[in-house]
Amino acid sequence: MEQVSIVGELMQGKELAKKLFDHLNSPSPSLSSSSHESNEALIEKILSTYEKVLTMLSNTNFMKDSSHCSSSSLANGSTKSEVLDKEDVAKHKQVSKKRKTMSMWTKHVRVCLGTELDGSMEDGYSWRKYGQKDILGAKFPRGYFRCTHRHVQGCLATKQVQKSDEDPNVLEITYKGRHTCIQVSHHSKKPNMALLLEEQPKNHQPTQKEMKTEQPTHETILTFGTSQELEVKLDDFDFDFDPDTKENIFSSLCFTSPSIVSENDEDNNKMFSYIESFSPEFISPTTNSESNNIFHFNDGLGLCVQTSDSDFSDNVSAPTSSVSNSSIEGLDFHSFDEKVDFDNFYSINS
DNA sequence: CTTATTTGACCTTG
DNA sequence: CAAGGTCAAATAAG
Repeated sequence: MEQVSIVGELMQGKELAKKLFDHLNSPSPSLSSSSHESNEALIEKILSTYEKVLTMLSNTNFMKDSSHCSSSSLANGSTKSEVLDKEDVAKHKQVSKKRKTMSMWTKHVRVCLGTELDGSMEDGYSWRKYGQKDILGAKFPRGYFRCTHRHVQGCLATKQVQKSDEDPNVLEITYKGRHTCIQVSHHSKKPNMALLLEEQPKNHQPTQKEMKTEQPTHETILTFGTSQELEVKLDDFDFDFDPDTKENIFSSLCFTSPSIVSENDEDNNKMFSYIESFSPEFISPTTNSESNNIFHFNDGLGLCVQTSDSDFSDNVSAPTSSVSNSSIEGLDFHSFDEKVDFDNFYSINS
């Protein structure tokens, strides 16, 4: 089912490797820092490609095992991602009668924290906590976060973070809404999301903030991988296609961290305007035969978009087909990916 | 000082 | 009405 995209990824990776090879072999005596930069970018892209392919391959293996979250895995801190069983998604959708009060998409992420509870969970965005609520039947309170730039940039993205009942090391994160903001690149300024939640169950004194051992920017991205496992389930992707709401949904799909700051602001701006112009096309109604989009994060580098049939539009009913040959996955996203460095995109500072 | 978090009150939804 | 979600004043942190 994913063979097409896997092959595409591999071919893309091959091309990138070839480019890198050419770069390395080209006898450019004036090896400026810029060319060095692009080599790094190439390497990152190649790694990202590997991640995507591995993710896709593991998807096909793990599709049936959505609760797979053992702490025994990956003590070295690398990240592993998996997608929830699509049947779960379908089930959920059957039960929940779609409330379409507003156009939004939500996405569930389950994060298994590593033993090292520095908890430097990062998703590339800066959040501000605006509430916390005890949830009926849940041991742990739910934290409500909104984008820090809500007022400055009108970004309406929010997320809810709650510790799992079964495993306190698991954070269940629900993202709602799309980021329309431009994130700045200084992670060290960001609040530690994991510490914003009460460490203890109800009736216990919250442990006061432990020492934050935030890493400098680059490490912070990688510590996204300290979570031993990460599950992502895009739960609802129902947006209408009226001009008001279809803006820039793609920005929500960018979960990579702003790791690389290009010295060239002009490039960044060009990049950004390119994305801006591209985004509406990206979500054009021509792709509306898919609804459930499943994303993978891997070390903040890889992002895999996977689509499946569902009730994306009301005239699509049976979520049975496992074939996903959307233009998003197969063509648009990849060509997009090839042209745009997400990390640079994120590093744009307004 | 500015900015973020906490937390009870208030609002919304089913 | 209850549960979940948000607001906003008080407070804490930097």
